[in-house]
Amino acid sequence: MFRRRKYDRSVMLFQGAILIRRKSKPEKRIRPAPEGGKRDQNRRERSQALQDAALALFLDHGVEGVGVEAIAHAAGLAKGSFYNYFEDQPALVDALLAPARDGVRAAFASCRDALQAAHEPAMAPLAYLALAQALGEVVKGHARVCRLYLQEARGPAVGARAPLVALAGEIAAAALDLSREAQRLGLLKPVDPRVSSLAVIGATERLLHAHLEGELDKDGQEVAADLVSLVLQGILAT
Amino acid sequence: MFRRRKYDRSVMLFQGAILIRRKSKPEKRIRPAPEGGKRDQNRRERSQALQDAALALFLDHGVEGVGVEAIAHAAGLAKGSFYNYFEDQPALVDALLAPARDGVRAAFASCRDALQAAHEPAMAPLAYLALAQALGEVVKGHARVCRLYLQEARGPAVGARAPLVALAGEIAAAALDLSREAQRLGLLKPVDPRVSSLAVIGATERLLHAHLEGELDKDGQEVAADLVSLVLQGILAT
Amino acid sequence: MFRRRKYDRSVMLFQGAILIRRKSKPEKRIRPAPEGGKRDQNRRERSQALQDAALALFLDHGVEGVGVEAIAHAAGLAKGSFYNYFEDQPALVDALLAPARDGVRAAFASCRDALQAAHEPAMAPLAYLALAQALGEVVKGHARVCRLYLQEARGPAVGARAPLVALAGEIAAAALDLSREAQRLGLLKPVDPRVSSLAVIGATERLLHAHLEGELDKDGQEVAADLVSLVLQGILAT
Amino acid sequence: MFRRRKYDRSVMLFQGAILIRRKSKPEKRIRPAPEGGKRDQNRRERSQALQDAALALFLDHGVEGVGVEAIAHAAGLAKGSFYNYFEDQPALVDALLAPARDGVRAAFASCRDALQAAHEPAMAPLAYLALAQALGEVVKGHARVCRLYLQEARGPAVGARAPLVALAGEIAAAALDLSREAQRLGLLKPVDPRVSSLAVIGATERLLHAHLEGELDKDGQEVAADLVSLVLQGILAT
DNA sequence: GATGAATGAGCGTTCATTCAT
DNA sequence: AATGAATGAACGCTCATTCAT
Repeated sequence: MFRRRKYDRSVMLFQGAILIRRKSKPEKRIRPAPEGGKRDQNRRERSQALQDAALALFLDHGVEGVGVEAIAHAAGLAKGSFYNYFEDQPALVDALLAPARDGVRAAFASCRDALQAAHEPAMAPLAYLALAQALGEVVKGHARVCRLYLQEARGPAVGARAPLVALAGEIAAAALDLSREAQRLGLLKPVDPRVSSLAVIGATERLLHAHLEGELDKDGQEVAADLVSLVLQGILAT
Repeated sequence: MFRRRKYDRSVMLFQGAILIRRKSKPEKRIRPAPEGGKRDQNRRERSQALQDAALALFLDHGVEGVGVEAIAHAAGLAKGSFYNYFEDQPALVDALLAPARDGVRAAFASCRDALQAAHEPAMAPLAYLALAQALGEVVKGHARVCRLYLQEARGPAVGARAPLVALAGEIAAAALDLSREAQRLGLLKPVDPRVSSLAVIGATERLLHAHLEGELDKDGQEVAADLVSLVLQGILAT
Repeated sequence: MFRRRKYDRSVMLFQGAILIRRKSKPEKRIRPAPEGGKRDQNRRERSQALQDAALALFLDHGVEGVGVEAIAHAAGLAKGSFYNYFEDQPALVDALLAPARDGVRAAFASCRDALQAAHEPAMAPLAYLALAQALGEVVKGHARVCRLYLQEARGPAVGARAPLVALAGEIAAAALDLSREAQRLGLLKPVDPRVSSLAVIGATERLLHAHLEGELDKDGQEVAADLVSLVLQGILAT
Repeated sequence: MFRRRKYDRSVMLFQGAILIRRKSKPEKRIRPAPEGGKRDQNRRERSQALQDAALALFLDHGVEGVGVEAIAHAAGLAKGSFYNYFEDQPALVDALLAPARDGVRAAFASCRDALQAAHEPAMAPLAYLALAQALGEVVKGHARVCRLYLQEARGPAVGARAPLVALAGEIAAAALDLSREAQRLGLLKPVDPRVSSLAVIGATERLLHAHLEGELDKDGQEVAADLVSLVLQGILAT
């Protein structure tokens, strides 16, 4: 049998002799029928079903706790069929994450642009408000993916968790950028921007987590308003 | 690794149906010689070695990414010996977490007590300061366990992660209590105490995470001071 | 689940960020109890049983046609136990081949030595006779392994077949060496030594194959004698 | 690849017991339009493309190491289309082998005829020369198929390898016939004809293998001449 | 006829846990 | 008490073959 696994380095040294190990690889193409017909329709549906099933299972059992077979069956497919849609599990997680990630990136990017275009400091806060707005939209539009992100984004970037951890890094970096900019504009008090940006991220994510888990029975708008107030003016009674 | 046998094997998800089984066992005796002599000494050392090794591996690969054999070998023991010291992996995690958890509980408890004993509102802030102090000590004394907690405490309470997630719940509840009390005392602005407590926890944990991961090259004291300032007065320049 | 396979390159580029993937690896030690006691006894027996079972199956179905489970079961073990004895399938094949390979190497080496030590050409044929003798002993002592070699040594050096193909290369090289030496001594007619060495190898292996497959009902000695006659004097009636 | 479904799934080896099952099928029609028109032309081209692609892959990875998908893609077809041209992988191998096999058969047959028609012994050697000539033509005309044969013809007649092994048997039998006849005619020295025929086959095939693998940088004619000299007069200097 | 998705058995390998030594 | 072999379920992944489009 031996359908080799560990050995697929194309060159292997054996007993002093060099043996070339050649591999064939059928070059699996994902999504090769981009028409609008029935095939394409089916493909989209199934792919979506897989993503939905995976998301639900991930939220319940953690990314590391769900196998390909469970996902495929939950989506009404056989195990092997999974690989017609995603190269492997990390690819699925990545696909799952992609739209939200794009939204987040766009939000930060446009905030950066708005800041650069702002001719007077008075305009800057608007940019930040717009950012909050845009991020709020992302959260509303991808609530379950956000829950997944909040669940898995910490910890070592291992296996299927890698894309989530990578996004966390991106967000921290982008927030730091904006914090620096805000400070340069004199909007913030002179604390280390790394500290302030991470504090804001932490507070936001923790509240978002509780909100999405349904632990807060409040409307998201109210929570957001409270959070903004806390962030801007602090917790103390005045 | 923790691909759960005794635990989740009994839970099988298939096509939406959940089957639960459970079976009992002849009660393995862990630690039957609790003298203070040489035997007990050895036992403690080995157990500690296992915990240390496990902690290091968990931090690098995530709790789900480390198997019993790896832990045992890293501690200089054979795989089978692991089970002479811990019933299974979650038990190890629990033992690992215990001291820090006790510290956290004690800190919150004494803060609660101090608040109740405070005869005048002016004393209250001191209780909170003492809490921060005590928690800081816990963090300093159990830095690596704290990192583990921060890495794994979110997400579903599955397998070895369960005790960590449970602690997160405890902390949230205790913080909410204190927030309510502080608000009752008129110390806080009238935001929902669930929101303010979670926001503070989130900010704190995120900064702690970055600090313990070495992403901030600052001294912990400075970070803490900045954080307190942010929490109390907010981020805005005054 | 995701117990990663393809991803175990310790460094992975993801979305422009570099993520370090760390692996734990329990460092499986093969054969760690080299006492003479019961454990060692058992280990030797089981290991031998695995090799015997594997050899029988390989001969019947080809190396590529036999899986780990079949081998383990034929040896009276569970599938997973296989990996307590051999790191993987190629390792088993290598272990299977090792004694015969050592014998072959020793035979060629001592022939080379004898040739170098021969002070007069008249001694040289004795060295070749001794080589034939020694190789004959190897064949007698490892008949089934020789059959395996003859079955699998051609074709691409893929997977578990690699050590067999490598040995074939060694043999061809050694035979060429000896052929060159014989020619230098004036023993052979002036044909290209690559041709004569391969011709002899080919004739020998083919006859050996038939002999070991039981297709010739003759005694091995007779076959060998006929072969020597053919090789030395050719096929023609004189 | 060829992890046999229709064939060997029916043979299951378990703990020494052999279970055989077999089932019939609705008779898939391969090649139902045998006109000479455009359709047939296309069909031939595609079929040839599949054979060419398969041959190249087989030579690189071994027959067992190549799957249907790889072949089809290399031929510019989709996986499923393979089965419009060949019932399965062994059928392809058989088709691949057919022309060379026919050539070999014809060569042996005509040699047999020539021998029978020879009225005096002096004519016999010519028949053998003609055989060598004819076989040489086959090799030249089907070099890659010959390489495949040499790679795979030993070993158990399993799966896709079966036709190759069968041809090897045919050749051995035919050569034995001729050897017997030659001996009857007093052309050969009185060695066992089974031995002499196999020795000649073995020497020839081994040299052919080396030649076709490019390991000998000599012209084929020279190699052949050397081989003939060796076979007829032996290796010794005279 | 061409395509590629669906299926599910099969494979190599890992691992928690038990148990003989 | 320590060891490491035994077990067998799981997992990620592949592939021959069938079948809807």
